[in-house]
Amino acid sequence: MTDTPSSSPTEHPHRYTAALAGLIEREWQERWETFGTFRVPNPGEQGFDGTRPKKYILDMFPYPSGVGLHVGHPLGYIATDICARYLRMTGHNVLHAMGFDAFGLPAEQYAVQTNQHPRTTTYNNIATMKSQLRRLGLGHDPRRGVATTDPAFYKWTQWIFLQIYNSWYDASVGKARPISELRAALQTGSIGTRSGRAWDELTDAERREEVDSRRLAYLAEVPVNWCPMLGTVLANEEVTAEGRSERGNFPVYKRPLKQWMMRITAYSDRLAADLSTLDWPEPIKLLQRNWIGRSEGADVEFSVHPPPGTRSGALTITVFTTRPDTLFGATYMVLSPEHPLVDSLIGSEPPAGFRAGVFPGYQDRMTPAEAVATYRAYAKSRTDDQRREAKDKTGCFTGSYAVNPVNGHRIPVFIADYVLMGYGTGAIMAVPGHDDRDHEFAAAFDLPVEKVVQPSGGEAPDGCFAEEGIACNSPPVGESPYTINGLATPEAKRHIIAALESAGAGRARTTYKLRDWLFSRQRYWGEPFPIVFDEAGVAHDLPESMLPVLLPELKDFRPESSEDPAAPVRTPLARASDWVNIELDLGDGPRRFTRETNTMPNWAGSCWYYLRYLDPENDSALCGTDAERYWMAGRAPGATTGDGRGVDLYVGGVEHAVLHLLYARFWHKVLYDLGHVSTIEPFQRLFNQGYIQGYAFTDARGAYVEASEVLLPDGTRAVENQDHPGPYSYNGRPVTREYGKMGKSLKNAVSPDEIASSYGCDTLRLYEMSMGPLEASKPWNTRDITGSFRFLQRVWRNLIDEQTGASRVSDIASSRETSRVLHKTILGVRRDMESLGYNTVVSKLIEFNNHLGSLPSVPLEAARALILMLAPLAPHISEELFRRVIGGSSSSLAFEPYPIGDPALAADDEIEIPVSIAGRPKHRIRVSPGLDAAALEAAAMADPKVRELIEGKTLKKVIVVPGKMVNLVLA
RNA sequence: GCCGAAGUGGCGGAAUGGCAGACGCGCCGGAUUCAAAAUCCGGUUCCCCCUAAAGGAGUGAGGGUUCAAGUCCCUCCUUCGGCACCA
Repeated sequence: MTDTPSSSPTEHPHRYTAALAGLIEREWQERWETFGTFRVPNPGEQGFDGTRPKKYILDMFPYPSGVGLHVGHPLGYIATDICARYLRMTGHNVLHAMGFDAFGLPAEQYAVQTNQHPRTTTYNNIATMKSQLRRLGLGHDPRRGVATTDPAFYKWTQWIFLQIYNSWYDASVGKARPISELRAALQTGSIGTRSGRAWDELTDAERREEVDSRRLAYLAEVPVNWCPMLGTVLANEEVTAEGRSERGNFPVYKRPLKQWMMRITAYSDRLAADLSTLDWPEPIKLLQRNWIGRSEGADVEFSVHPPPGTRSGALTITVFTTRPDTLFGATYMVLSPEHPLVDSLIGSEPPAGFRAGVFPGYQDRMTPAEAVATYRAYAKSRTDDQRREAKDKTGCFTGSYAVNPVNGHRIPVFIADYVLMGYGTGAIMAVPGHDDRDHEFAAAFDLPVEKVVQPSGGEAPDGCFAEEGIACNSPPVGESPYTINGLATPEAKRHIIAALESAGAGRARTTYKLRDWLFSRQRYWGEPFPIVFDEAGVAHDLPESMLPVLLPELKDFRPESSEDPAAPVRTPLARASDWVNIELDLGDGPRRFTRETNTMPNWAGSCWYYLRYLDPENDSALCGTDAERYWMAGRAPGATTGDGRGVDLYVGGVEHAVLHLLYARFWHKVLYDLGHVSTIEPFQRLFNQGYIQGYAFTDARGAYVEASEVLLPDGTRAVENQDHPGPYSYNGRPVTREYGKMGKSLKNAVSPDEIASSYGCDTLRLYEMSMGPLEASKPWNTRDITGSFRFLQRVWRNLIDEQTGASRVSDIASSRETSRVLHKTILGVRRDMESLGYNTVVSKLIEFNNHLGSLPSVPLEAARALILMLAPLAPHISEELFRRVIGGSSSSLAFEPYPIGDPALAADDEIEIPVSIAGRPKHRIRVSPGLDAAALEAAAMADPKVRELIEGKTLKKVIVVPGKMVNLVLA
């Protein structure tokens, strides 16, 4: 590690060195802990001051990894800590805490690797991480630091699951309601049964089916993403675009399995619509909107043309389209190969002038039945990867024709795998003139193309025109209710939909890409479900009194990992037979049950942890009403309204844009509907911090080598001089440099402990904030840290005598100049603090401190302001300076009022105004700051140099911006 | 392919449409010192130039709007991130 610049202790015994910084930091961390400085009382608790407004400042829930932190991890934590400290000093009650998201795959994998129980490794990791975080001086409320693996925590995760399980989405009012109300409504008939039969006529099993099929948490046999290497299923959101697992990058296969699902799709509309109320970065909102994938269109019914000599005429195929205005151009139809109607569609009609099959293995002699069977087998054999790579259109004719409802044309029906069963209705009307995919398919099959839309103000182009335009080529007015010639696309859509509705052939519909959330995992280290199955295999929810359902002890907790995608699925918990098989009395006497042996996914705990921070010790509710109303809704006890902002600032990485943030919003909305929380959204303001990146090095085989051991030609370490272009070597062998996100996998991690030991954590905090804007990704450069360290040294030296350790500050009045610099600094720093512009806060403080360094003696007023402004960023040195220089009785400056700037005192006596000729600055004049436009122009024209510049030329125009500039435009 | 973000000195970066390069790193020079470290002071976009003054060019490329563009608009290039036959 770098040697810290230091002086001999005898020369400067009280210089701010790494050793002194370490002493100060340890001492103040202990004091904060002893005094409970960052413990914040809840409403009703001793010390609570309801007159102060609240702020809830939150970091994304950290995962306690086994390998410790690198300097990239605390970037956001430092930022929220600075924010929280600033808000405390500006008169807010601040909730700022950090717990641990400790269930889940990585913890379990780490336990497997090190051959320990996940509980052991998890709690060890939490302890390690807590001490690393403590060393950074983060002002968290310690009693709120919950872990999802604590039974006292996951009791409430299970409780929330039961709330979701025991509710249904009432679309007529657009919210979740208790399942008991559904049962009552079905009974009275105010809600019809799915089967259309009366409730009284149904058997118990049928009634249960009616209810269960509407629950927000339900069991379903669905095609899931099965990852045999992880031995578990994954949610859609956990599978990458390449069809591999986000964790571990293992192959993922589709496979049908009975699993717990969450009906997040019921909330699609609200999840999309409420984004507009949030103060989030637009790209993140867009990411969520795209994931939800709302699209408006219509369902259109096509009746199947009965083949001559048959009597089956009642078959209709429903398609979804976003372009009902192109219905006149629908020249064929396509169903997904998995569509349930395919079997009944197989006919014997000959293809009328088009090719009946295009796919490997197709032969002209095949009957439609043979072709369909062969094609389905072919489509099934193709993996998602193969489908993505080969985009050539394949498919085959079913031997049937359908009728286009708007013009009665007879159009052939195909199956093709470019139509997905999982979206819309799994069937489309194909408009090759106005859809690129349909166009490609039509080209491959020699199908007719008809143009029914033209660009507004232009000829219809050759090929395919997929954009909006003007409808054309529909029948003349009066001949058809569907006539839309001349209408622009939006009007044409409306007209067609209305006509379809009155003809009973279709209706407006909105669909979503979002799928229901797969909520089961076949792992050990997760929350058990509060569900048991009776001997008939019927699921029963456990009463609240039986919570928590504790995770059983297991010697062998490993999942059954396999490379075979067809290997049987067995959960680790199924091996705990004493736990699985139980006798319970659920109200009708003791009966035998077996427990659900899946566990919940990692996301469960992180979906609601921010609510537990509010009231971590509550044993009778997930959090108390008063605490929830105060910290989330901003309602002080007794008040009837609040700001309803929820979490005021939520800082975390962009990688959670769709996963965590979508799931948590969903749970929060369910809890809101059921009356358990009082805000519609959990996180009002979201901020995505950037990544810290670094150079990484690969050897000849392309393997990463330890970046800290790579040398430059002169034998120095490459990390000490990142500007050096190389060549680089590792153990005497040449290596190549790359640039990427800091982390274990690139072997370029820098530990915060290492930096804190060499410079102190105040320097580390300051450096991380100086690197650039919080939201930007930026390269770590160890060499630059010294700048932040030297700044703190200069602050210390300006205020403390390095020989004696005594204060050098004198109780004298500030000069006019110092006062002006001081107030300018305060005003600027406050503005930047509000916008999280901590990089420019640091530079303003450096400038201010440099000014103080030029003075013979630092006035007390300036010293005090400097210390308090520095305190959120570098809290330890600031506490120590405050104690030594300002003194006073308080145990910490954490609640000292933040300096307030006075614009009058910040005003300059005289300012310099640039005078430009044709926009190019040529000269500067000194004027008093208050001059209006006319006076400023007069001052410029009176200046001898300006007169010289424009001499002999004609002035065409003069632009004057008071306080800014004068621009002279010459003819 | 579609969507999003970003391109500014040797490096990290700063700049409500109004003096481009604040602040820091590095580098150069000076003071201090027996010497060094540390510290302090000064300089540091590029070109022209012994130097300075004075010029000129300059924010990925090319156009445009404007008295004035790093900033707004259009086209393109590069890098990074997301999605991927979503009807």
